[in-house]
Amino acid sequence: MATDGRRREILQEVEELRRRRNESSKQIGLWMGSLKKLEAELKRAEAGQDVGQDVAQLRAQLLTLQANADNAKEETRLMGERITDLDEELRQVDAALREYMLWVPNLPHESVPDGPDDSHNIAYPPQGAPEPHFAFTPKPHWELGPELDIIDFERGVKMSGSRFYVLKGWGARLQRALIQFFLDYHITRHGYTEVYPPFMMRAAMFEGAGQLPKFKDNIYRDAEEDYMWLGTAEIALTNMHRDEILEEAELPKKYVAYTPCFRREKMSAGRDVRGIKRGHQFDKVEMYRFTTEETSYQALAEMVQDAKDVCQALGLRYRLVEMVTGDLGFAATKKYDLEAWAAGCQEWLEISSISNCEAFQARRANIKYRPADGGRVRYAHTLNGSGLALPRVMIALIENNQQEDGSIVIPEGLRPYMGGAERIPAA
RNA sequence: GGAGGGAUGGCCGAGCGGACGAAGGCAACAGUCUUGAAAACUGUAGUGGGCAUUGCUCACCGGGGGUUCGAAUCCCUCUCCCUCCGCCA
Repeated sequence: MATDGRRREILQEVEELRRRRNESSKQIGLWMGSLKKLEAELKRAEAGQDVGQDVAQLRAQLLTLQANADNAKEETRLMGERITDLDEELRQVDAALREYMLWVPNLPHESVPDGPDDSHNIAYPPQGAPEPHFAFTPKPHWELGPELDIIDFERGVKMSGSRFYVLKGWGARLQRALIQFFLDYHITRHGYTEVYPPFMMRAAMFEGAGQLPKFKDNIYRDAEEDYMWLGTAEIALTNMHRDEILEEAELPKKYVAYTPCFRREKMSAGRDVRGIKRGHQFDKVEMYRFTTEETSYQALAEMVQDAKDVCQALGLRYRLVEMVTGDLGFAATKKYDLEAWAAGCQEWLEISSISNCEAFQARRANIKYRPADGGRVRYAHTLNGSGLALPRVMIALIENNQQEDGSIVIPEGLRPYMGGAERIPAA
């Protein structure tokens, strides 16, 4: 790349100039020191004290020294000017280079199957609960919700417009129960540390996580201040260790956070407008890991399992989907989705997305670790995965567990979080 | 929102225009002493970049600009922290 070559040229020249300036500044410093001494001696000599030399000699020395220093100053000043010019050019080149780099997506891992788009993703056989069968026609959640008075679409739209809804009564409680359930599961069984981050943060954090500049249109931001609303907790968790050097011994770091997520969904305009599948605001429990270079793919496999575990515990019917090169997104080197079957809308819904970003985010957010063997500091690898995304899990539960009498059976594991209730009662 | 004070190496803390990448202390690592440990003593120790395969060099004292031959030190600006006042869940 030409820009990079130019950058190196400037760098070398500017450093050489700096070296010379440093040298000559030191010399000037020495001269200035002697000059002061001489002046003092001259003063004393003029006052008639004996300093070993007469006034004329001292004057001559002083003048020579002064001339030397002045010459050197002038010379060095010119160097300084050249340095200032080069610095300016360097700034521009750096900015251009950085701007360019920020738009370069991550490269796929060699194991990622080739394919142009999501239609080529590899879906593995369904796991978990068997496909539910009904003696009646199961309803989609956008019918069940209002009927049971647990989802209120109209009032959501009244207050905030399309793609907003209100959860009420058992609906709101179900979501809250799921959040608790997921967090508890991951911290007690999978060893994650729970994190409650800010929900809005500076633009630089979004750059670090790879959301900016590319996905600017999908982010809500404050009109007056440099705040943006999280589209996912991943952004917060990535930047937890921004500008830090971790010790290898403290890796892997495993975090789990519940946050609401805010997305403009501009690029998906008109898609999935029905129900609660794709809103401008949704809740998610997110898993995140910082690992060494060597262990990130092992960690990816573990995180997939972590997400499967909660699906299993909720009695979902789910399947693993492996993303092809064309559907990896911007930051991931390898990515799996987990999809849950929803019997009402007859759809596989994405409830989790689990990615290894390797050093992509670490480079942007400057996250490093010191190897245990004392070697050079290296970039950490980062991984993120939903564990899980709430609305779609709600859809699957509501639709799959609906009964002929209109009630909805609550999965056993969730009941302690629902006040012991076994069902959401029919209206 | 108003008025002040501050940000220095892993931590504490000095330096406030010239040999400062930065005193001193603590912590860390290695060694001496010891049966072992502690104490004491000695030594090593930051990050990033550029050339060059023992080395040389540049940058970094919250971020960014500037003044100067020369900036941790002076000026501007931004961010953050603290104290007092006001407001507030």
